[in-house]
Amino acid sequence: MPSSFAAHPAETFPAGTPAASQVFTTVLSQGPLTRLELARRAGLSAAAVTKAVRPLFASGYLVEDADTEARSALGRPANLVRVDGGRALFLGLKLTGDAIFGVLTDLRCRILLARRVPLTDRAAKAVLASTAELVRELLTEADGYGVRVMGLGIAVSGDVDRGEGVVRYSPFLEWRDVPLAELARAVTGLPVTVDNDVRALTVAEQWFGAGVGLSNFAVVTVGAGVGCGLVVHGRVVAGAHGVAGEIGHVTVDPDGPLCHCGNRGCVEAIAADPAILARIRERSGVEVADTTEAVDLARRGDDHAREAYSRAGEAIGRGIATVANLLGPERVVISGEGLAAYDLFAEQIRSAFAAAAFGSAARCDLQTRPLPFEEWARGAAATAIQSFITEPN
Amino acid sequence: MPSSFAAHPAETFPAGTPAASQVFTTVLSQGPLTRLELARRAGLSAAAVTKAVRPLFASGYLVEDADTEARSALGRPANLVRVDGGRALFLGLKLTGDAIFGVLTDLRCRILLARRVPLTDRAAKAVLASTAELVRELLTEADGYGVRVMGLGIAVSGDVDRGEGVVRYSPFLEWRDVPLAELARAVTGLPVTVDNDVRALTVAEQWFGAGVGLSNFAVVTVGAGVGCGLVVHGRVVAGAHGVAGEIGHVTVDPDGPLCHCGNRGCVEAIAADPAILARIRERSGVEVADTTEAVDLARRGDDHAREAYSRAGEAIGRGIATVANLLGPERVVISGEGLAAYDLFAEQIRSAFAAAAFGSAARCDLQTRPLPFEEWARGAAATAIQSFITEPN
DNA sequence: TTCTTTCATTGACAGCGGAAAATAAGGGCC
DNA sequence: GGCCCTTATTTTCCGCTGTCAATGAAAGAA
Repeated sequence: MPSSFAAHPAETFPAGTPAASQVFTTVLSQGPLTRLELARRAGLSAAAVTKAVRPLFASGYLVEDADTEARSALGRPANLVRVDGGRALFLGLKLTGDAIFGVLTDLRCRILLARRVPLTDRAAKAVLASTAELVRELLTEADGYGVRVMGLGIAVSGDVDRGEGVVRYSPFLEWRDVPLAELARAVTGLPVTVDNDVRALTVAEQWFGAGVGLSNFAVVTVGAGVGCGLVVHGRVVAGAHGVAGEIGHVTVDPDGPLCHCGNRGCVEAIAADPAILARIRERSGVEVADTTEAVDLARRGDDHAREAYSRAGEAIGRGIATVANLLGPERVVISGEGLAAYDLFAEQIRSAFAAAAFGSAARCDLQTRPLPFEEWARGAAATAIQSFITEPN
Repeated sequence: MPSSFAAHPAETFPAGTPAASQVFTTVLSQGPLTRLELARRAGLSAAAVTKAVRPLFASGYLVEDADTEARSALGRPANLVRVDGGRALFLGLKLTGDAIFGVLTDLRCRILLARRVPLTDRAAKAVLASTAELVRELLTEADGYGVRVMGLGIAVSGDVDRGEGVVRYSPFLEWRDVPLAELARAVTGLPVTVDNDVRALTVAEQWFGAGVGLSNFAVVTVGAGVGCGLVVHGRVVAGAHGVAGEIGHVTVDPDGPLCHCGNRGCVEAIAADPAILARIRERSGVEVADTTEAVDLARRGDDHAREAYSRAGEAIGRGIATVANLLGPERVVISGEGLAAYDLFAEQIRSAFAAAAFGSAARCDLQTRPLPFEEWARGAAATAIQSFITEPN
């Protein structure tokens, strides 16, 4: 048995029947609900709900509120059932080439604490050591809550096999076939879930964000790259070969700039942060150091900068239209660090989307959500929560 | 009660439990299987399979073969379970603006008979009258088999709500909100399933074709238009607003020819039959009457015709790559009447796909299947078979 | 024949979820 | 305050499904 510094041994979730687990998930994401409403949403009888929630109350995962208000005038007042977020804690980590971001969340995936440690060596061994240290630190902080940390989620960009817990290929870390879940479990003693970063973010939206209650939606992230997580038939799409949601490599302009994938005019080659900087440089000759500067320039009215953002918005809008035309999602959530500059391309995203969406695909609801960087780590925590609830260990 | 000329009253399928229905579906699409193998594939115990198949044997939907060969050397020989295709008949219709295609199939969706009636009036009432006549004719023929016709499937291009049995909008027929399932049931007396034509074809591939056993694949049709049916997580994608799989309106070249959707350079504006004819005309000045002539021209080496097909192949390949990048299907089946000219653009499809597919999305298996026009009607029959089995009436 | 192996069925049983009846908890009304 | 009405929740009972373990079946091998 490898050394472990987890404060406590794992305690399993009383998952019970699949129906019970679905009941819990419904309460978790759809907020406090009466038992009757819960029965309706989970497609069960009231009696089944009563039975399903009993062990969950007994173990403290669910608690009951007096229904303060908004109750029907007549009849017995309903009691609201809700998840006790404080009943369990989780850790989420996002690995990048430069740093590890970590958060401590409660069971409702609310961030209690965020940390960042820089990364100098990208070799798996070094990253694992930093991971272990960050986890140790977060666990120490977690001790103050007097509640156990029940799982650790790790999000990595690239081709990740969540089922096996293996990072097949990560371009930024330059990893191939690293069995990260097993390695991290060994050094932390926690149950570990490993997933692709965009899919992890999508899980967070599905359970705790703008995707709650939807069985068909997409999350588009804009920042250093352009990514997309898809939920179809209520499940996150993973792709047969580990690749899915590559909206960044949808072609927008065959004569456009060269993309690192070898093609021209990919969304990412136009709308990702480096592409925008390159565009400004190319057109104005001005060397722009970073995104903040580019945004400043554009906000101050610089034509070249504005054009670069406008062009990016158009590319994103077209990419989203492509997703909408193919999958007909109910909603697309646009997010990512790039959204800090949302005012500079919002209009272009919407108009390009409206122009390129076919028929009633245009009825898709476009939403935007700012994405502070720790949200990526929160996505990882969401996968850990999901595993905790749905995978009885 | 409206008049009905269905030969016999409906007899329901002994669907039993969901598991039983899944067992039947497995046998239906995965051919003859031993009970043990069946248990494995359906994720059940052998005992459960024994119980599930009993009523199906009793009602004649399943029959047993002596396991002729390929049996393990040792132990009791297994018996093969298979669906008795002759146990039930189905009708499938495909409505176009010009004609109705109809087929009579058996329970295994094998075409027994195909018919076509021309259509002069596209009004719902007139189409319904022609439909009734064609169905009557097919039912008469079906009488010769001494087996009941258990359902009718109708495939229509456009926005179709299968659940409600309503054609929301059909551009070729110029229909809006026609409750076709109810209307057709009234005049034929048969249970009716109505679905979008490409989705119907996709169901046929999923249950009886190249998609058997796959939970993530796509069907791309090339012909008068370019369409796409998607199966994700084992289910056909319908889209939140009835639109999905619009690969035809994925942009390939923003400076390309104008598409009827209002955008430029859609796949359909480059690769559909009329687009190819237009391209040849535009470049060579030669007026090409129809697709046959265009194919002849290209096969005889005419440069303009060859270029038009080559360009079409490239557009299709790019469109497929977009689907592969977004969904990571295991396989894409390329089909449609346009495939008669497959030799003229096969190479371009493959190379454009390979160039534009990102990472391991390129591992997707591209298959081609010729598509005689009656296959569209067969797709409709497949939806009727699906409804018969999964929707206990 | 008898044993071994593999396939298939049977019967006892446990668990889940549904229906209906019972119980709980208000408010309104007299 | 007691009774009635309404709505929420629980209890009780019951059927159904699928599993487990044991048994039966049908070869070939010894």
